[in-house]
Amino acid sequence: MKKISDSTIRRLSKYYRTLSSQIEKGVSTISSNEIAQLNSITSAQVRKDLSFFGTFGKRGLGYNTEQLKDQIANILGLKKEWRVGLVGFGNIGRALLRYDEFKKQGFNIKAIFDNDPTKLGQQIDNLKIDKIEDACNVVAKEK
Amino acid sequence: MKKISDSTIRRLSKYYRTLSSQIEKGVSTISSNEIAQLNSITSAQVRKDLSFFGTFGKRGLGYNTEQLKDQIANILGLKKEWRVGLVGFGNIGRALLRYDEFKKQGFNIKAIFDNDPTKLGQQIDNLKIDKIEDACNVVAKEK
DNA sequence: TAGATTGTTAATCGATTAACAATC
DNA sequence: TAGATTGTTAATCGATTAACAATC
Repeated sequence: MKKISDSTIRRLSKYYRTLSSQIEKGVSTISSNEIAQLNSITSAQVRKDLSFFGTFGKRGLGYNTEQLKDQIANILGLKKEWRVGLVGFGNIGRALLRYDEFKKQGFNIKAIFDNDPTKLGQQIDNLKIDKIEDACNVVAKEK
Repeated sequence: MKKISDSTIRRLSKYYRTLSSQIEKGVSTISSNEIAQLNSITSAQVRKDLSFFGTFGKRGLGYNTEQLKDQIANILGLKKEWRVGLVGFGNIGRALLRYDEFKKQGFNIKAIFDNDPTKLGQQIDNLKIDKIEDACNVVAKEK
């Protein structure tokens, strides 16, 4: 498989948001040129980016917004469940653990790490706080 | 002034971290090749990136770590004080407001915005929570 | 069919790298 | 001076864009 550049992936994620918002507005069909204008780039760029992954449009018509959004979600792995580790359990870490949007997007926090010895071993939601040094081992075990 | 690419800026910020950690280890001089290896890139890339902003090294010797770190800090605007607005005052927003590292890095939160009507007008640390719709106006007034 | 827009090739542009004279 | 490494030019590589045949 040919190497896909970072820039392409980043743009794909922008197209995804564009499609989401157009779908909310009730738009069911969109051209590469419309997507391009909404992202201040060229339509050739949009078509090129998509072409790395397949052919999703209809010549003369453009793209079905729902379908294209769905296909980009697949490309970006947005449908998968991800088991993730949280590193740092201070105020921000705690807030992130409670941030439901992650769960909704398929990111499930399955481990917590911190370097404060007084926090080690503490139990939160079935999770025990681990030493940061252990992070690599824990992740390796999951592979 | 010639346009500097995003990639260059992103790398500069990596060099900055590399220098910080080398300085901590007591390293006082570094070559473009050493910086490159620590960042998995070529030495030509490092020298090219720096060359957009001036000449910082000594031929035959390399770069003084302290000096180069300082000069990159200037390039990246790390010495400036920044007045910033916080958008969203839920759990994460609250944690970010209390995160001292921002203040230390020169980012001073001077306004808070949220879209929850029950939060509007609340007073936190001398700051009144504003409507998100007002964010652009508030920022514009600062310019 | 005529008009529109895709998917893709070829041309262009910009970023990375190799090479080397300058010089510490 | 000899060795090392910079700063910069020129060559290479890869990403963006223009152009257009295919086709809805």
